[in-house]
Amino acid sequence: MEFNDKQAIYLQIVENIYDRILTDEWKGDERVPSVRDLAVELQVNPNTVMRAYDLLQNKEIIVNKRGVGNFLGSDAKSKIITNRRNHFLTHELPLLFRNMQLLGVSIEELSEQFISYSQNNISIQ
Amino acid sequence: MEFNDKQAIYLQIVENIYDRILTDEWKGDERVPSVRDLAVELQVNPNTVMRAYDLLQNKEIIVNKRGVGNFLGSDAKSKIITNRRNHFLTHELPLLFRNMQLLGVSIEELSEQFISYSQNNISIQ
Amino acid sequence: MEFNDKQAIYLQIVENIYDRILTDEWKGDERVPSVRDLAVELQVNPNTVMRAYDLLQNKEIIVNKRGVGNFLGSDAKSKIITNRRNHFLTHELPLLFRNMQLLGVSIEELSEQFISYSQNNISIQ
Amino acid sequence: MEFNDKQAIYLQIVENIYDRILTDEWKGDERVPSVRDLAVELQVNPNTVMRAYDLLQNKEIIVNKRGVGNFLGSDAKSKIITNRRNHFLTHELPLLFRNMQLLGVSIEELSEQFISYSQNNISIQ
DNA sequence: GTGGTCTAGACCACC
DNA sequence: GTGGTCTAGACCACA
Repeated sequence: MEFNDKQAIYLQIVENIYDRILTDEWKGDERVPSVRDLAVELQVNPNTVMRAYDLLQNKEIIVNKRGVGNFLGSDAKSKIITNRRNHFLTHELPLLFRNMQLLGVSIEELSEQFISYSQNNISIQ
Repeated sequence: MEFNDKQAIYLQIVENIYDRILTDEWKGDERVPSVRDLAVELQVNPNTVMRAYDLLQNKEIIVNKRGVGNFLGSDAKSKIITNRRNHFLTHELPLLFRNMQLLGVSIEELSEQFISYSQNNISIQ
Repeated sequence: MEFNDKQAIYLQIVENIYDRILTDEWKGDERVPSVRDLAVELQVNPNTVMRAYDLLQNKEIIVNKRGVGNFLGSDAKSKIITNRRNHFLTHELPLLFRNMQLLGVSIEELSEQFISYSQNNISIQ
Repeated sequence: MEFNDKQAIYLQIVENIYDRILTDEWKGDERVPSVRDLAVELQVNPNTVMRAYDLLQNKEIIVNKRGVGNFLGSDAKSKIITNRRNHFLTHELPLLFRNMQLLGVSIEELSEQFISYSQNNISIQ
């Protein structure tokens, strides 16, 4: 995984995990990879993964069973969707619209782009 | 001006200046406020404004005339628009679309929102 | 290190770092000294070193790994050489030649000087 | 005249005046332009020209006759040549040679460049 | 008046 | 440990 410099790595990992859950790569109430395994996969310091897991535990997206490992919370996926959707509608959309106006991008232009995007990405991976 | 603490103040100042230029609050090739004046206006240390101006000088958005002050570069506005538009189309849109799909927001829904947004914000300020 | 006061210290540090890279004192894609360490070595304030590193990061001579340190960019040396060589050929040489003519220094005279210089400085350090 | 940002304008004016004297644009012990006239010609603040003239007066390159104007010192040209030549030989040449070695520019290469330069600039203007 | 540089010292997030 | 940010305050050159 490639990391961006503008955001803390552990936050980027959190986002990445959200994506994995939303795309059902991690699903149900299965066990998630151990801190060490994920650290190896992502090529980062285990402390950094730990921090991401910490944050997810606080939000009850994952739950820890001592000595066994971390597991997806039962309603993890729906919780993420609800949160993100709210954030999307109340924070991101106004910003998006303002940008569109400042940059002169019309809603029609955007729709077209969306359609062509959708055709190239029928299923989300 | 209120500052968020997820991003460095000087970067927020830069963004704020971009906005001022895009909305023609600062325009043409006029002189921009002196470091000290802007620092007073924004209630920050002059060094912090200086750092923002430094970055803008690097991007040739503003140019310095020794002992006189800083001036908007001739094509400052178009330069900002071009950069932002490119970034918007190549980076933000794909992310947006992906999010819409993951969160189940349709393009029609978004269009409606946009229309109601536009009606409440007829002119950009 | 002794600093001249006709040029900002941080710029002299940048030049000094270029020299260290060109002479392979810093090489490969190794880690460069931490801001604090170099500040101690050069007897300046860490902020001053920081500013030099900032500039070098902008030019992608060094790259930062969060929480770890700064590293030489992979092609740092060749990048410096290319830039300097271009500047030398297009800017410095014409000035040099003009000066030689104005001051009545012949190319033969210069060659002689160069040869005697070379004999006294067989290896660059 | 175009000014570089790396050096104070008044110093660039001094250099420019040296050039005018060396190329005999200003010669003998004639009167040199008034501060105001030169300021208009160079499009700078008269104070800035004043500062350049001050420096030249200190070096006795020009002399002031109260109420009349500034005149070239009798041996202005030879004084400049001597100074520059010394500086050139003791300071610039070693730097040049070091650069040539670091950048891999040979003396033969430089000679060729010089010859082609000379052919295109038979008389100095 | 203008910007630019430097210091000292603090605090923070990150790995 | 690492870099990054910010402040306060000083001094300077320049126009």
